[in-house]
Amino acid sequence: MNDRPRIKDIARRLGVSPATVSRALSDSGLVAEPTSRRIREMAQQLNYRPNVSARNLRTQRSMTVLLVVRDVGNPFYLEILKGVEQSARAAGYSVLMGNTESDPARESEYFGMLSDGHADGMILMTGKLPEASPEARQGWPDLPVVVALEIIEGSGYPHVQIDNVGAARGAVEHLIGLGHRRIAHITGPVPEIMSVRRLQGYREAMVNANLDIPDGYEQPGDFVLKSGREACRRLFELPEPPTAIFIANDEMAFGAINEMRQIGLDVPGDVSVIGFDDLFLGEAFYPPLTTVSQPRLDIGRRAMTLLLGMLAGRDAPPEPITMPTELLVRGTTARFQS
Amino acid sequence: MNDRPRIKDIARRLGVSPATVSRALSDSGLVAEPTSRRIREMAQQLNYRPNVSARNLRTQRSMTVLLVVRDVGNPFYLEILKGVEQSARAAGYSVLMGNTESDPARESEYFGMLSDGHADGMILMTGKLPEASPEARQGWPDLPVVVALEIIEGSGYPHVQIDNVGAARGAVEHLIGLGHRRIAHITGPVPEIMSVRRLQGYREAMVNANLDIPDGYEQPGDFVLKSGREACRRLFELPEPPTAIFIANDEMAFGAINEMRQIGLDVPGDVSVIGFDDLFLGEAFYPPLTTVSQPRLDIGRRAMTLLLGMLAGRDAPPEPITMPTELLVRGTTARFQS
DNA sequence: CTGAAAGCGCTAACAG
DNA sequence: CTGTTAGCGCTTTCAG
Repeated sequence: MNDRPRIKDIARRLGVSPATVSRALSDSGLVAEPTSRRIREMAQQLNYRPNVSARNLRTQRSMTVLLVVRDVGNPFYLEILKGVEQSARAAGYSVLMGNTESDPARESEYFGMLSDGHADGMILMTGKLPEASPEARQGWPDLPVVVALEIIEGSGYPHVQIDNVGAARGAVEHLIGLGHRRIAHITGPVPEIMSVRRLQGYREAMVNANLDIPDGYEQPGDFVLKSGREACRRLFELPEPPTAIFIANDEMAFGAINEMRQIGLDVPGDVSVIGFDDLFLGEAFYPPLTTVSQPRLDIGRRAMTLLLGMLAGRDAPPEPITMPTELLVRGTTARFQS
Repeated sequence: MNDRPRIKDIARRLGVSPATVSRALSDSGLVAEPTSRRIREMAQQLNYRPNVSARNLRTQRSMTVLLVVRDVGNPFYLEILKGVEQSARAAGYSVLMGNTESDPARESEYFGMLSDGHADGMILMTGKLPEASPEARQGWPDLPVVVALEIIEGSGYPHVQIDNVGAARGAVEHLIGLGHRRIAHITGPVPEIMSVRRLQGYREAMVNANLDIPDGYEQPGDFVLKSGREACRRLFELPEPPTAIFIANDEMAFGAINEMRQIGLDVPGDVSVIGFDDLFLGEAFYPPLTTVSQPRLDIGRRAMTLLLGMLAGRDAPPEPITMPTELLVRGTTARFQS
């Protein structure tokens, strides 16, 4: 099974020491060019690859980072994963996938994997620190961890995030600018911080414009399609239903739009809708969804770059890094007509 | 930085040998219960975690598998990734992400990562074996590799796949059953095998029903939205445009439907459409897309189970494992009316 | 049931 | 520039 060449095989054949081979192969510049060339040729010929476990044990690093999300199945993470993978690979790192399904045990398990050498650093996209025994928690604060997308308050970890409040406010202001007055909001799973902030942005915009938020205009959702549908139904059972809805994510927005179609309401003719996230294929929907887009690829890249910096000994920015968002005005918003 | 407890720290404190600690912690059943308990308690208290590099080096395995896809950013892989992750984690394995972007160098790099100890096995979702030097290729045939979704002919690796020909044929037969006669096909990137097979299924169904395939009814696409749009446009510039289209994947189908909307054609009123893949949110589109669904979660699980079996020394099934597909009839297909 | 000892394959002092 | 030596932390013979 395992008769792959070892460093000493190369050394023996060439009559040099293993150390020299190691040095030649790592471009340390400490080996005479002719020797070095012979070594590299022989390595190539034998198809030699240094054993990573041995190297990792010796160097005390794994050249691997852990990317931990709530749900690997969520398409939202795709572009981020892509960005992380790009930056990681460019720096010679591999990416290990972590999936918590919001299970605290699994969440803290990934912290363990940082200590046991599975990975050198971690990008966390879960909303809070897991529960764990005090012993386990002990070393956490010093681990090379970057929080992306989400916000873990008081964690002390560097963050790469967006301005959820501002982006939400901007979306609602756009609706107001179109002449809408009765504007509702379908929230994410409060009290998760992301949902809270988007809700806050909605409220700020409404207050700033001196607009009322009638009872029932803030409908709870949980980021999945069905909840958008249901929240929407409740909205149109109100005595005075809204003429525009700002919805905390695209997936719920699609559910809501479907529901309105069933009720017989036209989007954007009767009701304007703005979502959040700019999901893949959102543009291909009918009508194409007006939404707030986040630079997910860049968020992934940035988080990884930050992590790489920390791994290289640089210290992380004390302030969160905030990436710009953009309101993409497409086909689900229209000027209000009475 | 690295003052984590080692096995010998536990041993020293308890006055036992490192070997005993190792045995106790691995549940070998060779340690007296009281000793074993004391050891486990101490390990817990010190928050001990065995160093994986050392263990991997010693045991010659990494308890990691490599999942290699063409494009991490493609939502199509999500459910598969999820299935793989579930099975892997249940067996104590971690999943390392590989992304080739169809770059041959990167493709063969992942084979290298199998030999150098990065991973014990690999699930490959790329359509062919990469080019590589003969030396590199040397050991490939014996590696624990499972091909999922795609087909790599002559590779000798076990496959987990679907019956693309049959599924495509079934889709087209459904259109025929609805009374359509002028049925076109938008292909994937021929000559990739998956595209070829779906095309073949289309042709079989047409031939079986004695239907003509006029010039221009087989439009080339490449699985991305834009190509679906363009292929669709070409289709409706034909002297006798189709009344139904079978499209090799959902993404192109969305593009095509958009295009038809622009041309002023109603789906399914004027033209029926069937896609392939059952993409996330396909049901939320308007009209909801009729499509062929594959059990992606199960494909992922199955591929991983197979791989785990091989890693455990069982030999792989010589025949490809074929997972069932299902035609999901939703809103983009209707009976033909002249 | 437990301990002593060896060694997985590599890199990094240290000495020349 | 190169070789010798030691050791990363663990598991697994081999003895007892």
